[in-house]
Amino acid sequence: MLSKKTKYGLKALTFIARSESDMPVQVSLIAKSEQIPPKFLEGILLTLRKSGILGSKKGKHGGYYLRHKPSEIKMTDVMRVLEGPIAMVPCVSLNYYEKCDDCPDENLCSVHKLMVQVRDNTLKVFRNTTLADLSNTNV
Amino acid sequence: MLSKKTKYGLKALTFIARSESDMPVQVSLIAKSEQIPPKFLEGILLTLRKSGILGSKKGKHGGYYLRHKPSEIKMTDVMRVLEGPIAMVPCVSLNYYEKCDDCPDENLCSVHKLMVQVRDNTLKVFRNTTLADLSNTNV
DNA sequence: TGTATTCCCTACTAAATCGATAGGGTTAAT
DNA sequence: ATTAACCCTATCGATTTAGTAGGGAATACA
Repeated sequence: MLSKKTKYGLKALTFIARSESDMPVQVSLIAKSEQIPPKFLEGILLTLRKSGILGSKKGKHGGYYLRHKPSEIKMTDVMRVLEGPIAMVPCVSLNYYEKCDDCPDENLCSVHKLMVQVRDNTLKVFRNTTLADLSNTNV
Repeated sequence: MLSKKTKYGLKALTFIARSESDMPVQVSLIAKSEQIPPKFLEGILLTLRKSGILGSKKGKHGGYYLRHKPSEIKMTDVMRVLEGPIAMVPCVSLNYYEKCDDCPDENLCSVHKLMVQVRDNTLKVFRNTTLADLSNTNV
């Protein structure tokens, strides 16, 4: 299941990408527009900022803004920040690899074989999709 | 993340498919061979039996057996029984569809668009894979 | 300089899920 | 009758998830 965190995060990023002006967008506005609990969203955007996807400005007229053009923000990066590993099992993860306790030989493991395929296909989607695709922005 | 339940279930099915004889295979044997907690595995095989994928025989020399040839057991079915919906969000699920509370229009939802693609690709893998592929059985 | 606004950060909590165990009931072979 | 096996329900501890609380720090602007 996709976590609410990821879902809200994607919606927020889309919202920011669609906002016309160059002004930073406030948490409160996004929360209201997208029906997201404000305090919860605050934490999510904080995570996205720490990962370098968003920038922020404090104080009056502050808010969050994209650090790159929507077309340069890949879903692989966003998903890894929000949802964690893309693979369904650690022994198949590119970025968070971990050996299984059971399983003497990965190459003989039926689960491994199947999950590699799922990972590759999911990765293909995330690699070919940017925030511009999500937000219908052409930039 | 793939649940242990699914992982164990897939390993158990593979084990049964690979077992040469036509005799039912006992939980205890699978548990020992695949390093799975026996009681936990018991519940999993029960689920697979209730769903019609496995059959069982009680009493001495009892155990579990496949109800169909490995090449006829599709991963779509197995995964739905063990892991639940294949889609990452209910609003994208074919078999367990549910509308989102937020989200006035699905067709405009950026998350929806992305998750449809992931679902389609995952589904493609599961539809094209059978237990025969997992177990290297040619039947 | 003061004040409102906005992000920043930590801690906490309720509920759900997961992984696993316990313990007995039922059926079938010998 | 005994034993081997599945059948079924309940329970439990740990972890994760979704969300809340509350105060701190920076900035705009009067």
